[in-house]
Amino acid sequence: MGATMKDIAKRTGLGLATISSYFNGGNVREKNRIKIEEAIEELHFEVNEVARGLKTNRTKTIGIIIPELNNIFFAEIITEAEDILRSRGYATMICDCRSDNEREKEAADFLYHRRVDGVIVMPAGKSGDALMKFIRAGKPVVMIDRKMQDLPCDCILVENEGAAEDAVRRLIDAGHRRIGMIAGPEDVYTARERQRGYKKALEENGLSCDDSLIARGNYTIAGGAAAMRKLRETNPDMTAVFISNYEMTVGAMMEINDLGIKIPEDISVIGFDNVDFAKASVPRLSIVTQPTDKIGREAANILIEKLETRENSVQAGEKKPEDRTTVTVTLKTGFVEGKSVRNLRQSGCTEA
Amino acid sequence: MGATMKDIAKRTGLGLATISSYFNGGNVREKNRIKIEEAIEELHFEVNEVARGLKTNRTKTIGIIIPELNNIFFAEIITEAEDILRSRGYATMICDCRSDNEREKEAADFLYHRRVDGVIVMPAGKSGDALMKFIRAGKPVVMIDRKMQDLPCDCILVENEGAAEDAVRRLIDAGHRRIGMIAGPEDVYTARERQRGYKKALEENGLSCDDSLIARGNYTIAGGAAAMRKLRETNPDMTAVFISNYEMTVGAMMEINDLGIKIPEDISVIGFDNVDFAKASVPRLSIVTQPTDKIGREAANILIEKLETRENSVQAGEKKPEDRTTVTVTLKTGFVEGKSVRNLRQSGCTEA
DNA sequence: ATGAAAGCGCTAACAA
DNA sequence: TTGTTAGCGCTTTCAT
Repeated sequence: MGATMKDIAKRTGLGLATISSYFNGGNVREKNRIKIEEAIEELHFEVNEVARGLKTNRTKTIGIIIPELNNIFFAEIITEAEDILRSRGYATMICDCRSDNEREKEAADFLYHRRVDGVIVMPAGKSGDALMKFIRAGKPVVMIDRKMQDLPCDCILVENEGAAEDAVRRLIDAGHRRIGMIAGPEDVYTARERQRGYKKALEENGLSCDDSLIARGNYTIAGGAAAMRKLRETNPDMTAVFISNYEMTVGAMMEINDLGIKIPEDISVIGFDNVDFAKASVPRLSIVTQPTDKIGREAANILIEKLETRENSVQAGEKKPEDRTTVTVTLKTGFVEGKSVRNLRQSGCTEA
Repeated sequence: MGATMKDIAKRTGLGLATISSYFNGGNVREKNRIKIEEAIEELHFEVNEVARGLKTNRTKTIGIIIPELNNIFFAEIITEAEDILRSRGYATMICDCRSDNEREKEAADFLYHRRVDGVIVMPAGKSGDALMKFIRAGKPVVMIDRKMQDLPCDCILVENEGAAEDAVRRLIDAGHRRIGMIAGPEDVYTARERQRGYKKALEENGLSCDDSLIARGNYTIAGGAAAMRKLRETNPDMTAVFISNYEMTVGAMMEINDLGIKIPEDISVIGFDNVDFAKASVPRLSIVTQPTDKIGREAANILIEKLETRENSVQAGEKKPEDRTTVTVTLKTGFVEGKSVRNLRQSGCTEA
């Protein structure tokens, strides 16, 4: 099919090593460089990354494990990360796990088998064991949106607790006292963090934290809708609700829609994550936003950094990969103000 | 690092070819099979796909070129395709082009260079030349959502024209006469098809097709919003609007939101693509839906089919790859009824 | 700076 | 059925 370095060698009368050296930033005499470049042009030569990978044991490929590709939050992160990785010559293999623990393990195994150079993981479940294989093999792992105690890897987090606290405080400041929360699954890191922020805001303002005001919605649209319904039933006096991820925000809006409740007259709402959705809602939703672009960028950059400096540290006879120092980056969240929060302190005015 | 077939050979006392044969479905004596399996177990052996790829010239990797990963329509398709491909042992390399022609070409080159076995393309622009390289190399290309005259490859389409026609007819049946359309870019296949459907519906019902009723919104949220504004300005008498993709639907909703117009009292709306968004809207939106799961499934299956039967046809000394027969699958769209269409024939009743 | 040669882990042709 | 052997296209010593 394609031409090989051998062909280039023959064509130029040079040795194989010289050609290889040319492609790897080695020194080649000006004269020969030109010859080589001519040959490349004429033969349409492209380095065979597969052969190179076999020899160097580096595939220039990064694995990405993600709970749902079909989820804007994750999709935005990946878009950014993939962009950066590709611009540095790394291909990206994406595995969608459909939020399933079993699939997540399979994905990790699959990528390990494919010998990716490193992975970016947004874990749904407990794929710790499978991921540990990468660490042991000295392959960098960057975890997003979650921290796992027993997995020594870099992490990119956002200030979940602070973001939730801030959102709830806004509701309190607007005069709300009976504030519901639609929380995520108890076994998900971000869900716990956000719930903690909710509680903290209440406590700091001397409000009791009534458990019946927290409904769990497992981060899905259906879950958000069900949680909303339950909250309304058990707490007719609830005047505001904080919803802690995007899918559940959509679900809650559907339910509010079905119930015929008016925002913000009947209930004040602060949602999560998707600015476009928030702006298209009637009325515009106030939401917490996450810096998806930065997350993706950080993840890619940290990974590349590790990848490109690894050789040095490894050949320096460094400590076991398990003990390598890791970084945890925590990014700030944002807040986009809509018209979905009613200010109870003024006479029926609506303002966030 | 990992064990190799050589290690297995030594451990079992068998020859290399036997081990290889074992992994490739060859016949191995029961006795030896057990020995091999024991060795695999003990040595944690995994076939090195890279080495295999070098030898067989097949990477078991599929490239996917997509305008925007951050777009539910495409994300859903990919989720499905990736799932099927991975279950058959194929890895998926995704390239997001951010709807940019140049990036699209780069992506195709990148994937070609990475020697993927085939590609699934959702083209934004005219990457025809770059894709032609795959065809010439005998590598299957499956195109989604678009047809290119000069590129002999399989296509998965949906009935764009029919879907638009049906949507507009619903508006006509509800008594609307001044029906606007927010159309996509003129150089995009689906946009042209949908516009044709709109016109057809009008013509078949004896309605004149006023060009000022068509606003172009380049398939983005901002474009949809701008187009909506323009339509309202130039056509104060417009009673209904058909929006021809998801992003523009969101944008139009934002604008309607800003303008303080009421659906369906002031204007009837039929949007596109995202059921969840439609249900979360107030009132629920009527929309055209596309069978994203089927599209992804078809694409993956067709690709695999070509991949697994290629050897036969090729070694049968078949015609040039350029002339290979291609398939075009056209899938039906759906319609989800909301409450966003007002029936002008009854007294102010709202029904789609 | 360049060339010769070995070998990365695998498959496949051929022999046995 | 199994073993021997020759590469796939590249990188990388080691000489020169």
